[in-house]
Amino acid sequence: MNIVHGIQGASHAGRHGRRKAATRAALIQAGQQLIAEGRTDVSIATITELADVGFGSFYNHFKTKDQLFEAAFAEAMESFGHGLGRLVEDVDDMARAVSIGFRVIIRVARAKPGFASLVTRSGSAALQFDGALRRTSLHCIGRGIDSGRFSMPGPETAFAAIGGSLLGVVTYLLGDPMSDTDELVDSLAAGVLRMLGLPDEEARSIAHEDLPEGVPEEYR
Amino acid sequence: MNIVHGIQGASHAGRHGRRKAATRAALIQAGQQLIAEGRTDVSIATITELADVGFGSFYNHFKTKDQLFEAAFAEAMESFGHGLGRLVEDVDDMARAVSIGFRVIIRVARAKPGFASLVTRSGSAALQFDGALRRTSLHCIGRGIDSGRFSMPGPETAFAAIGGSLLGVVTYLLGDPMSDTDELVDSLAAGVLRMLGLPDEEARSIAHEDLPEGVPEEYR
DNA sequence: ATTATCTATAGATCTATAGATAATGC
DNA sequence: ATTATCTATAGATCTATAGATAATGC
Repeated sequence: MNIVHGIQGASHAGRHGRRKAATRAALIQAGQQLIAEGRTDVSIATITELADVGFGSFYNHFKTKDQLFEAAFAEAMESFGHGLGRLVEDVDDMARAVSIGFRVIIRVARAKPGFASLVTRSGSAALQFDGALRRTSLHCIGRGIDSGRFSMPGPETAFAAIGGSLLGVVTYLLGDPMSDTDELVDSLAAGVLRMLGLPDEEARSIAHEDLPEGVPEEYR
Repeated sequence: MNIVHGIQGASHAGRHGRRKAATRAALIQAGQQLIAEGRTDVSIATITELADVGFGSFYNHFKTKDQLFEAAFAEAMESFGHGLGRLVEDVDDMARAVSIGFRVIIRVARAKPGFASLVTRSGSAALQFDGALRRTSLHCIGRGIDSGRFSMPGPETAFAAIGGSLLGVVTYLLGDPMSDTDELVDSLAAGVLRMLGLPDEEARSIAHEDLPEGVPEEYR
């Protein structure tokens, strides 16, 4: 299960470097799979078997299990966050940016249940993780508040509320994977825009617009 | 740290029964504390030491660590859920019921960070836990939808979105405990009511009403 | 006599490391 | 010569249980 994107820190010059990066990537991916399955209590031997590397190799890259799981979580979050950032970077209306982000994240979660489960299983860690996703979100929400389009107490709490509801909805859909959820998700996105302070009619209209070009076909 | 309420399954007749219940309660409470601290990877010996009972006693009550942690989580959720159910049971307007639930839960979370952390650390489990809290919430939201007061796709998704945002806000407040959050929380409750479909003005008004009699002084 | 806790421990499991093996770089 | 992986294992740690101890019930 290669979650979200390909190998991260690859392309060190030379075969040595590449081999090392490949081993590390295999460990990271095994870690991501185990987090997604809620099996972070397994032995290091189980991890290296899943990664299909020698037992001792683990210690070439990580000192402890916790260190591996932390890196595995962080890398999944970062590659996802950067992808999403690219997607909304030239959307000028912050209501549209939030709506697109919300709808795309849930579509990705449905298409990649392994990644979705990694995030929901990590509990509140996804909301606290200080990376691209959080920065982009705070920036968008902050701009919306400053422009007067959103009426919320502050970007941090708005992010907590919106991000939390996103996690809640993803959790729900993971547990009950129905065939067609696009209409449902758009309604929920409208709800989020209303929460941010948009009038019902405008919220519904924006939440049902077509998704922009940058979104990969499979999530449209 | 006795989370939320007192000993659960006590009051078995006879000293034997009471002693047994006390040992079980000590283990459960140790489990709750460890979940709250994110230390569920400790040894059984660590658990029994924290509970101040003999090592072997663990096996008189639970077969595995997982079984203890599951029971510890479930008991905390249930006693909390019942308390909240009593609080809103004779509120007739579902918008008010949701608003009260939201505001009280966050106040309790701030007053009892141990319990709050147990919930947020458990990730999505709190939203999926099939107990009193979930049943009461679904019932209230469902009535609100049926009466036309709420416009959401369905009670389950609305619960997922609201419950998730609640978790998100609790997580945020745990990480950044400011002195006075009542005004902030009321604003967020208004946001939730808007999400459910209430007009901004009415949402704000309801979210700022005094909390009802049943709420313990310390959460008013 | 029954029930529950407690201590002690055999056996299983896991971690961390040492040293061998294999591949690349110069 | 250097770098990384891999295998093997000593020592640490953990689990599950057996049997002793203590308290209650009849």
